[in-house]
Amino acid sequence: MSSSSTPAAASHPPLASDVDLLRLDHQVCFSLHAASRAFGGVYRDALKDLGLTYPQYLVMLVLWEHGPQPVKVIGERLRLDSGTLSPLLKRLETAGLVTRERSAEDERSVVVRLTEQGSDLRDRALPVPLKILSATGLSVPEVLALQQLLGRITNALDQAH
Amino acid sequence: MSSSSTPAAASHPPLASDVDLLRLDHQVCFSLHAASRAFGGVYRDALKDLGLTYPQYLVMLVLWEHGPQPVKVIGERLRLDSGTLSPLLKRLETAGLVTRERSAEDERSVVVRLTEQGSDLRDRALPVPLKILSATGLSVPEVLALQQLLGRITNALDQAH
DNA sequence: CACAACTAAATTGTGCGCAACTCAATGACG
DNA sequence: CGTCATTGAGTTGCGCACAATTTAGTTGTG
Repeated sequence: MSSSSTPAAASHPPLASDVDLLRLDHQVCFSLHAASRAFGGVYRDALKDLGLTYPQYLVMLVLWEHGPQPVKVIGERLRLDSGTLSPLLKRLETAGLVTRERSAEDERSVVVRLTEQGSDLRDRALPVPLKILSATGLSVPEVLALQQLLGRITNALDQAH
Repeated sequence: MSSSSTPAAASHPPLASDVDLLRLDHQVCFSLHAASRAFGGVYRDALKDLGLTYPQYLVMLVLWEHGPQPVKVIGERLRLDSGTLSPLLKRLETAGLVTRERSAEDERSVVVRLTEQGSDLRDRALPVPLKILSATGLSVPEVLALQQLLGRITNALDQAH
């Protein structure tokens, strides 16, 4: 708890006051919020050619990697519910990238499947990650460390929620 | 750039393929996206009592910290444009937390000011940051490091954008 | 078999984020 | 002084996120 390296908030005795925390908090929540939106902006640029939004890209990644799967599974992988996925998938269907059909075994379930066009789009998506990586200015090890830290936080937050 | 400390992704020869990157990318963008939403969930809980959403809370933080200021300045601090702020501020005004009035010197500018009620809300917001911090399961130094890293990334991404 | 509990999608409503645009006020320049 | 570019807010439109609800299909139990 030495205060010599952090000039800000250094004018206080041992115990951090609520006021300090309110300022710290400002920076933590804000920096994550801002980073998330900054990523959104760069992805938006990179995905414009493909005609995909960022969340749509996430869904396509899941489909490219794991093949046909029900909406529920996609939702579990991306932690998104049907309220978000249903309209999103409808847009992907309208764009001709996926099909949606009721499962035969369980009529409640809707299986999402890539169309030929959807599969082909993968080739054009290949250069995207490198663009993003270079835009972050991070090294690969740094990215991995960040990933790990974020994963830890997400799990902790999900449990608290 | 030795990779001995990071066992993951160590099974590859020098050059990572596009396919690898596509999977890596999946995890990077997704983990940030997920972390951001996980934070949103916890803040939602913590702010429910105050009747604030997470972005509204950010605006209130700025007002508590810096006092009355034009919409433009709030937007600069939070990197939000009028398209987001105008309706948000209107909701805060309807809730009786802020007032909005045209500046006398520059009639284009609208100054946002806390009401008595808005100022008072600060006391009830004080315990929020500690709740969030403990929900993350991170130590204060870890939070500071994360903050710094995210700041670096955001700057880099904003430049690329 | 009938009925209750549960599950998967979809729908509805609210709010955020952002691009594109409008409008009024300001400032710069000839 | 008049004109034109710029600036600050606001509006519109679209898509995402999420809570709450609805609908239809499934499963469990008496």
